[in-house]
Amino acid sequence: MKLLHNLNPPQKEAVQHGEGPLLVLAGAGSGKTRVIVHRIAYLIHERGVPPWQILAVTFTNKAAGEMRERIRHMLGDGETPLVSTFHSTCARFLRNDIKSLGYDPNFAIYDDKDCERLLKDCSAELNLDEKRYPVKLLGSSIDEFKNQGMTPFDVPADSPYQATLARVYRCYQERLKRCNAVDFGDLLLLTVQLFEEHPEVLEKYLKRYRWIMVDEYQDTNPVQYRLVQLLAGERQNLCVVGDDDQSIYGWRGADIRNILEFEKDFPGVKVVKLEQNYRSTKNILDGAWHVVQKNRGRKPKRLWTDNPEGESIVYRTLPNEWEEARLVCREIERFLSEGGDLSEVAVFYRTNAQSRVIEDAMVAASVPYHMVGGVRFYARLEVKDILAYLKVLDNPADDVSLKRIINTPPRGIGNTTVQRIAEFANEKGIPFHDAMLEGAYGPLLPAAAKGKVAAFVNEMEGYKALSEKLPLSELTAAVINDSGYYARLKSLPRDEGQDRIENLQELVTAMQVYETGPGEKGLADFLEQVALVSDLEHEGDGKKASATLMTLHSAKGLEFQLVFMIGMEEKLFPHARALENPEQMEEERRLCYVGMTRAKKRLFLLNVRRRHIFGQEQMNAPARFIADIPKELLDGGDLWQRSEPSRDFSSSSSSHNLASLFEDEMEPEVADNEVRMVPEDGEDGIWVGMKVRHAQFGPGTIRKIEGEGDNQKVIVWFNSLGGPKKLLVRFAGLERA
DNA sequence: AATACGTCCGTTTTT
DNA sequence: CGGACGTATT
Repeated sequence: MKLLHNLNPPQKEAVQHGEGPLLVLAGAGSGKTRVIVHRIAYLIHERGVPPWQILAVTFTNKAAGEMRERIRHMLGDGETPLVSTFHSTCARFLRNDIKSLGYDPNFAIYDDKDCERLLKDCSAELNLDEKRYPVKLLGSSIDEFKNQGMTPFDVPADSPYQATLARVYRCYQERLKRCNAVDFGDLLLLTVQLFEEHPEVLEKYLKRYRWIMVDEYQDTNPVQYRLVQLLAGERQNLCVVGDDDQSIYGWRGADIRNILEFEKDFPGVKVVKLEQNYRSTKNILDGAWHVVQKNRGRKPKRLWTDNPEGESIVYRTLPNEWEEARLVCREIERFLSEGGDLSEVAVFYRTNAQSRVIEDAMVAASVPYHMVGGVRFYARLEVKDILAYLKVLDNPADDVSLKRIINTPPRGIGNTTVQRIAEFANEKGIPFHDAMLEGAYGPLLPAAAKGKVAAFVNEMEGYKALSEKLPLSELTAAVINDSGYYARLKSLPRDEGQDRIENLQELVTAMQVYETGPGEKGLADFLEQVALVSDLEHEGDGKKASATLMTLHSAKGLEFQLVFMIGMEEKLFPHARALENPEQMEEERRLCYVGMTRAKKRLFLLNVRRRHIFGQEQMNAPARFIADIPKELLDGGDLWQRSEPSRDFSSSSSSHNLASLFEDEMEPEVADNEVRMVPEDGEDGIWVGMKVRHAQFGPGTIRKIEGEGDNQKVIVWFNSLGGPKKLLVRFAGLERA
């Protein structure tokens, strides 16, 4: 067994640690996952621990997936330990034992949107002013309570406002239960409640899972902390791995003290520090350290590496976000031409909204890419609609899903009817579904409405019967067709309907894939996967290389040779909402550190002078983090940079005496987009950089020329639009300006 | 009851 | 700017 081969001394120490608590402080790129994987293998092979006694908990599905993969690689195909996220782990426990808390084991898992709908009902029931208590705020407050481990009865009524929140929380919780549904927070909180109120249940799990590992421990919030404590039991065979510098989930209730004070909470803990970085060049590692080092609330430490110094970190300022995106594409192409691999390329941004421009540019430049997170597939309107049918079949008490589909597609069951049923349900404290049956068969509704509701009930019973005969994918196809949903999409204008039809086809395909895969194949399991695994696994993604687009938050734990961090501007990153709060600012700083330390070889930090946000132009100063990186590590750190310095022989923009990086007053150089352009060789008549005039859009500059003859297209940057436009030369009627 | 406009509002970050 | 939602219109 080569279990200890290729491990450095502290890594070995962590791997070989036996019983009792173990804290591994693992810096970025220090081989943290490696340690966990090796440790698991070590326990199994050297200590004779049966795999099923080991539970490894992560935060994201991605991390869990990767860890599972590496464990399987190491252990072969035999029995493997349970590796899963906090939420999946809890869902699994609850499916087994939630009866003790008065729910059915087939409970639904609600996403944010579902929860909001429920909250709206509560808000109405309590006659709350939607202005003073926006549903969104209610939702986040309740989420925060749950993260803190508080039930409705734990909320202190120390102000009328708090008292109201507590009332909403209680109402909401009651409704969830009536729907036989839980939200994300419940998965954790109910599990803790289950364990605390039913020790015999906890005992069962303690007996089974004797070795607990927790990855990214710095991101645990109070409920998760409590859960870990409970699962560790008296044995305390608990190994947690984390890095306080990478704590980036404070907004989700994560308490950095959980890791800083681990030694207090678990006396006798063995502490191992992994301080050698195997991932990045010296320059990158140093630059990142200089950024994070400014934080007060951190354990002082500095990683080191044997890796070469490497290239400078590149800093560039572009005129606008389209240019920023184009620079990214150009640099990717250069990287590829040097023999680089596209799957080693990533673009990170602070907010999801930034992805769009990058996507457009990548499509234009034919750079294959895939996005992590973003608009989740299962959150799409049409997908949610169809899933709602399935959810109701699985759990008829699911009010939110039922109300969603009762008139989707339109069946002539209007708001009045729905309201009447809902009222009846509330009076009796029964699920909407039961009230609906009353509507269909009892005296509740006028004859016309009654008939329509009865027809719907009938329709659903038909699906129910089908669900017992057909595999999931076929059942779903039947629902899509028989409900009239498909016909309705067909009747929509093409640009609206086509995408949605394709999404539904993709949904059915995902089910087919799921059915041929290993493990359980029921509807309930599929729905759970949908709820907890946000991403649709695109089968092709593994095969054909593509660049990765994602938020900085989802980047944690990953690594790439070439990394772009875009939008490095004050108010965006660091985000505007962190500007006044020192603690949040420290978190932004850590986020920057996380992003930078993902890069193995080459790192770009980009920002723009003018960015369009909410359709408005905004000018922000460069992110303060840039200034924290020593100039000798940075290429371009001492100047406002033009987009293509090497090609810019026109000096008009560089002749400005450039203000200090931190001056809030930004230099507005409206026309600088024009001077940068350089004529490329040859075409007669038009060339890149040529100034033109369009009848409608006014003056602009040709950015790119594509195609030949009648099909020749140009991309022109118009001043009036502040952005590019693609035109067919044949029709555009461009004049030379 | 269903559609067609109009308005308001928003963006952190994720399970 | 664009999506979500509410109101006006038929």
